[in-house]
Amino acid sequence: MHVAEILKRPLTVVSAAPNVAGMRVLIADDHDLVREALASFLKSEGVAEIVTVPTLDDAIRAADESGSFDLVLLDYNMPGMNGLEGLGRMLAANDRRPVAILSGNVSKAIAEQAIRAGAAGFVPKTMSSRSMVSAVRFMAAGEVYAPFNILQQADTASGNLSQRETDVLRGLCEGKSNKEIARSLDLQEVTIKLHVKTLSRKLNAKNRTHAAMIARELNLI
Amino acid sequence: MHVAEILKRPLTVVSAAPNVAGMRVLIADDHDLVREALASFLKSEGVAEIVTVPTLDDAIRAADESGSFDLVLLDYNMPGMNGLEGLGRMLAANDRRPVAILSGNVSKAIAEQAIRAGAAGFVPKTMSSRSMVSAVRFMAAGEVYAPFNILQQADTASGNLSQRETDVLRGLCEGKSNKEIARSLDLQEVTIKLHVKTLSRKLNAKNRTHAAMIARELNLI
DNA sequence: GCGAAACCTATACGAAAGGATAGCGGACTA
DNA sequence: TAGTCCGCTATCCTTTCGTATAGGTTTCGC
Repeated sequence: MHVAEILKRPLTVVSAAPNVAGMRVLIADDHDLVREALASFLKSEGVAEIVTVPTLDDAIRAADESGSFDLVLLDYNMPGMNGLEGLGRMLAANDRRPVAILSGNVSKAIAEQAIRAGAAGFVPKTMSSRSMVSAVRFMAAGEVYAPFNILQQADTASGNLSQRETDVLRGLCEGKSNKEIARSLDLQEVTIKLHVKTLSRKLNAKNRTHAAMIARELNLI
Repeated sequence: MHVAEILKRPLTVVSAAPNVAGMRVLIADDHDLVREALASFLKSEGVAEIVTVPTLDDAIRAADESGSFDLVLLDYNMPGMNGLEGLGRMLAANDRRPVAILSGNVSKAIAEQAIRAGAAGFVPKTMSSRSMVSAVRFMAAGEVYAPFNILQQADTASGNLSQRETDVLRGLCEGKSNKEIARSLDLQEVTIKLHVKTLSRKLNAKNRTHAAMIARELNLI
């Protein structure tokens, strides 16, 4: 997926929040340190209300109880998220208003998937607080944010994998046998073998275990 | 390993740094946000000099050029660290003075290994800045710090693995075949098979791939 | 010295994975 | 419409894995 394609994604700006002053922001991260840091930086920028929570469930509850936020920042690795499933739940809880993914690992794969899944942006924790504040402002205004350098990353492997191959790879990462993967995808075992072989070649993996580890390493799943 | 055993580790207090005022602290983390947050919190506590760097190599260079620090905080997941190997290098560069491990994942396994390897402590990022500051002060004074609740975690798996099993597990995580692992450990293939079986049982893994993924998940390697 | 535990080896067999080759049908395009 | 790419299936064969059973050694504490 190229930058152009990402930007083609239809934007539904439910409500613009141009000035930082009146903004309500929800930060969900299980790292106390990160929560405090983000909150204090945004506070010093004049964000009106900042709510911080340590889990996805708390985040959803917060949106349910106190109404939707101008922007929600969700940590990718956080209790309850499992992958991007949590993103969908949070989007629903926030009335489809901007929800962005915060992540410790800079991964093009995750960034692309997140934005495809409706995220308002992808914010790596390797960013400085200054850039972070800019991104927050940008996303709260209804724009889609993703660091340019991440999108520029070479497609080492991810983009090359077909949908089926990705499905099979997910099965590998769960430690399933070919037979089990075949059953869950309603395919024949031989087909799975073929996919495992081709996907391993694409990832430069020696075998299924190696492929699974590489997938983990690159955050392909 | 129990708390008592950890505390039995001989402490070599090269130089005590009782008052925070004159302290020099080095923070190495590839997350800009975390660096800035830690630095600002410690600064507000009156730490005299704080140096922050984004990689292990930069950290070692900093210690080489400007002399050893009263405390070094090393992110476990950071370019150049690979596991606890970086800890050893940093300890050498810092004249064996306190070096602590900072980690995003709360893992008893890592905490134990780190302290066994000579770390001044294990600080999870889930800690609040207040606790973090206390821990920093504690470790800079030559004490060994580890959150009690982490050490209390059940030995789901880690402690149960023998040395050999850990070696084999490392091979699994590199995607090696039994034969390759056998060669690298100078053992017979059958022996590796045995270890893979027992280690998989201990980890509740269905097969080698599953075992490798679980090991990654729990940061056993 | 004895038991316990961790470690290593051997043989053997069924299950699973890996690899090669070939054929089929749908989709997309020149 | 023919060519081509892609995904799925099939057959065949070799290698590797997983498991079981049956030993053996060393090390440690009691």
